[in-house]
Amino acid sequence: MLDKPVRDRRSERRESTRAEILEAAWTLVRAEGLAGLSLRDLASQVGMQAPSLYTYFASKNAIYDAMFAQGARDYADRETLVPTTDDPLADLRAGMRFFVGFCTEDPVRYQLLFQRTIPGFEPAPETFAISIEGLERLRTRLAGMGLTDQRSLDLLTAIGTGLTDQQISNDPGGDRWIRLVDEAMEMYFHHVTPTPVKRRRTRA
Amino acid sequence: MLDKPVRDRRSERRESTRAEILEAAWTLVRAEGLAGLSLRDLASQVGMQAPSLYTYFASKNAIYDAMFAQGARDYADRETLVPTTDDPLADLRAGMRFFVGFCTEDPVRYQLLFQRTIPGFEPAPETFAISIEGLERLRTRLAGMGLTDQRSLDLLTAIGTGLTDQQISNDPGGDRWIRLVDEAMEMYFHHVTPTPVKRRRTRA
DNA sequence: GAGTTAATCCTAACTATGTTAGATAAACCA
DNA sequence: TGGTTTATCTAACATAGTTAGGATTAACTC
Repeated sequence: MLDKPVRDRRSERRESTRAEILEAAWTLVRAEGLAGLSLRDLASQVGMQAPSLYTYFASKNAIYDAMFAQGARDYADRETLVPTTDDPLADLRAGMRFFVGFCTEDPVRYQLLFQRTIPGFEPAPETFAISIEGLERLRTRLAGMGLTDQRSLDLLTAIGTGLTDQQISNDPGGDRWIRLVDEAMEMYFHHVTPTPVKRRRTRA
Repeated sequence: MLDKPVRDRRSERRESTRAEILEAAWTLVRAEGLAGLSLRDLASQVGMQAPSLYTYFASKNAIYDAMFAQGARDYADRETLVPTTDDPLADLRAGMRFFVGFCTEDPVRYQLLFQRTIPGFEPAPETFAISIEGLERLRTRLAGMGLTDQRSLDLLTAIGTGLTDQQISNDPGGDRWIRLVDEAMEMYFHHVTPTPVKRRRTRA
């Protein structure tokens, strides 16, 4: 009989069409807002009628889910490129610069990944797992500089999302809060690093 | 025509119905999510048909706008109740406890007031002015403790929204980030205070 | 190559949405 | 009372996401 074909033309075409749809979806969403995505618009953008999209995605939320996965994958991949040195403060700065930069360079993607604001949408467990990956790497990165307690990690994520949020909400396209990243990281570093003088430890 | 009636029964009834509609809207929105508000549901909740709501509000966004105004007014009013002492750090803590508390006690209201996430909705200028009031008071409050530069103010708002955001997104109903408020304020205070030896007194 | 099968795409239509038009009843004022 | 404004209704429109069912096309089997 025939051995397994090296290429599956159907799957290839299907995947390529899926990618094309997602590409168009990102474009539309950046123009009209995340919740403003219309399947009819999206379909016409790729030369289809709306119901034809259901050949490639089970629902509108499935499209959001695929976009979420792309964003999370992109984040995880680029996060690994942030270099680690033997200077913890420099690493903190670099890491936070990356995070805030990544988030603010595409506010709609940030809204999709980090703010859960679409009415009926929640990423599927296996999709969400991708985004866990990024957070897990942050934890190991911090552990590498001696920060292991949950409180310190939580405080850092709060600062990160806070800077990002303010930047996107109150100065979109600008850098009013991006400029504060280094200062914030120095503040944080001095806070979590025990100084030569005895540092008061906060108890729960 | 010229005699002014002491009471305007129509206006009174109208205002009362408006209030009743808004009350029902808050309830629905807390149950179904901010964007999940349906005019037909809302109308049936107050014993009307959907189009009858247009007697009281020009559009769905006008309802959001009225809710925004209620929230902003509530915030501004309660903000004035936060006491000011001659201990800047204590004031910082109290102020931030209030802010994070206010935001997390009603996430939907937070979403409406601080995250601009409803597709076509923006508060009317006169509505938005109410929320400016609150931020302006924060600025004077900080100026009272010697913080006048924009960077410090921006850093503080970032910390505030960051703590709030993480609390709502990742531990709704809990206090994982609320617990960090005091620590965060100490960190911030020590960062923005030039001389850790003696803090300046700003009382007359 | 012919026939079969599965994938793809279409039109028509269903439900739910915000909203408008127009009619009718109720409340108020002179 | 009569006249006017207000409140409410039903019917309907446009636009959503989605489903049903048929037609076309590509791939596979013999």
